[in-house]
Amino acid sequence: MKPTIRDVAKLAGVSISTVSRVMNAPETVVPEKRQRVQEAIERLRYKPNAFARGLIYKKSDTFGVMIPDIENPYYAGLLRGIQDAAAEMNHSVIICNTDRDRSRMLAYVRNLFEKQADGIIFASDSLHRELYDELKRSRLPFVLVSTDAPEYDAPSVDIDNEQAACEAVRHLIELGHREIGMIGFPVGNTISGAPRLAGFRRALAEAGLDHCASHVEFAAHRFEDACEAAGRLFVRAPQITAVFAASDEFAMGVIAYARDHGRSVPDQLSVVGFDDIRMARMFIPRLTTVEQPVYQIGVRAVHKLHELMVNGEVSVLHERLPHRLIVRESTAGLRV
Amino acid sequence: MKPTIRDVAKLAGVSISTVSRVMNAPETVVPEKRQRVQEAIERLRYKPNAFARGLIYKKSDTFGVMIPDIENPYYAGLLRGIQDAAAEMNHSVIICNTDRDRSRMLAYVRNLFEKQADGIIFASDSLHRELYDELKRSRLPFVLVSTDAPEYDAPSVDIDNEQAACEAVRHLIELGHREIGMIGFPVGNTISGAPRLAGFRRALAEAGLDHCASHVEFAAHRFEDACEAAGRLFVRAPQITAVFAASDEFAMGVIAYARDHGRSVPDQLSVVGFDDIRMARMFIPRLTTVEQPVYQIGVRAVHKLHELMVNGEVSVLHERLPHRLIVRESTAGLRV
DNA sequence: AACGGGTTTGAAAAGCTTTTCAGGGTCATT
DNA sequence: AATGACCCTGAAAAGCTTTTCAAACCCGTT
Repeated sequence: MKPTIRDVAKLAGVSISTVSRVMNAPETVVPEKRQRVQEAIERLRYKPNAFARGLIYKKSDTFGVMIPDIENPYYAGLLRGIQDAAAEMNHSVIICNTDRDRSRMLAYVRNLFEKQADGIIFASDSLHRELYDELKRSRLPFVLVSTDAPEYDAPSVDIDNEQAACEAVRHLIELGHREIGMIGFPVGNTISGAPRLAGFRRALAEAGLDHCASHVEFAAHRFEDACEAAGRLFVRAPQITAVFAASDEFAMGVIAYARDHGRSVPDQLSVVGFDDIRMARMFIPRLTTVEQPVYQIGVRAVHKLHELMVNGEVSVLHERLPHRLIVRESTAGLRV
Repeated sequence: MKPTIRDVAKLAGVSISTVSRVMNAPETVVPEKRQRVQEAIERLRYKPNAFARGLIYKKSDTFGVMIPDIENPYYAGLLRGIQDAAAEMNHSVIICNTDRDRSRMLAYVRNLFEKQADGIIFASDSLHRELYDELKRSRLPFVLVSTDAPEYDAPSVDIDNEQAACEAVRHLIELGHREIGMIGFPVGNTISGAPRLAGFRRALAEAGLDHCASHVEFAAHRFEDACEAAGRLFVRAPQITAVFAASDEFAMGVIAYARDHGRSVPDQLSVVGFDDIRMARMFIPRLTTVEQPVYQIGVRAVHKLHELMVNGEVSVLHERLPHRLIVRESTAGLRV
């Protein structure tokens, strides 16, 4: 059996109160006893029971992270930032892979609530009404990541997706491209769907290329979906010379499809991705893409959550971290 | 404040014992009261406090997963299997990213112990003495994944790394290659280092190619390391026409290096990887590699841990799941 | 020597649930 | 009508820690 504070007390020949004090306010007990107690703790390898503590302090030093898909490198990077920041402050993180399944999300929230998690970080899924209500009812502090949902006034950390998308497309335009397509996330379903599409349109409008605004196909989330979407896009608008992909994985899908159909990148087709996942550097050709400070986003999310837990409120509600266009090898000037 | 069982009891006009019974053995309370209690529970959205329960049942329905690097797609896949299996049985998983840092691992184990985790899944890191002792002392059930450490008699789930490596190299030999190199994990540091190297050597010996046994370079873990290692390998043995890489990420590193130095894959160099991470299908060229049933490994690990928690022992100590060579585009017959 | 102040200590309560135990009630049987 | 058997219910204990409160002690002062 695990030793309890009683065992320590007995071994040291003091009361349990004294043992407790040695751990929480050592200066209030005389050095001699303090020493004895500390030795007993060491000898028994005593560690206070988190359940009993939780009962008193009403917190578990644990929070949950809900993400759609751990295998997606973007979330993996996020998770890493989150985990590091959490470990830094001695908190544990419980991971909840939602697969974008609503009932699963709901179940996770209830479970986290029951397990007395101190808070929730909610990443990238669309926050539907029912879930939002459950979250509110549970009174669990939560912050949104890569999920700006202005209709709910929940704290969030993100980049400026519209602006970033706009810059990516501008890059293509500056290279001389005039027939540009996009592979986007489905707008209703995924949060970054709408703003990235808006950024695409804005860049087009600025350059007077509105005729391209309909050169858009949507893909669920994975590489394979993007390949198919690329196929549809090339049927719909065979003349395009450049594609803005809403994620690096999509960009790879487009490039793979293009290669399989005899169009080489970047010579005959320029492709710009989004996220700068680690793979973007490893892919051939190396991907031109928009870098998100994904690790930092994770760290900030934890700090924000912590702020929320401690103060009950947060100084800046919606936080936006800087992004950056990184030009590598998958885009090139238009050859006429 | 969160409602407690007391609030429910008061609202329903019964004692707390009755409320508890309604939740844990409903048939022992008369239907009329049962109904009233259930209504009260609904109304207050009462959920029993996990701390109090934990104090009684002495378990948290939570376990920890220690992995070296979430961003490594191999571990992400593993984690997904683990998480799904855990959710299936209503358990939570706490994630611990070790970065292969010994003191961090030790700290995680202590933390998990203190938080009353029910068990630990330990993946891929080398299990050094100190950690093993801590684990044993903590009495926490644990299972090893991709970490066969025969010197400790701990339950494990893995594939047959040596055999798999051997088959990968045989594939190269069957394609006609006679000058074969390898990029491996450092042997002491990483667990899959030694067996994969042994498999490489065995295949060479079988084919009478022992002169290749020294065509080996080691890389830490990442793509960039593999690029450098590839550079060293080509200096050491410029004549090689094929490379066995101990991971898909290494394979990509080799291919990237080769391409940057004017050797195209697979025409002038065949490369076989290991793991079949999702990216292996997306890379150009698509990677020939050894598939590990990574999701299944995660699932089995959870089941094994559960078995261990419930029975205190496990029916088969070391479990080996099947692997499979997948031939794609990064290997080709030798042109003379 | 007695008193007062401060320090140190232990007993007990609180936090929330489950479970044991005993008491109260109901019904049937004699 | 009394007894017994059985069902249902509530009080209380247990699980482990922290914290409050009061008692005990020490020292110095008058």
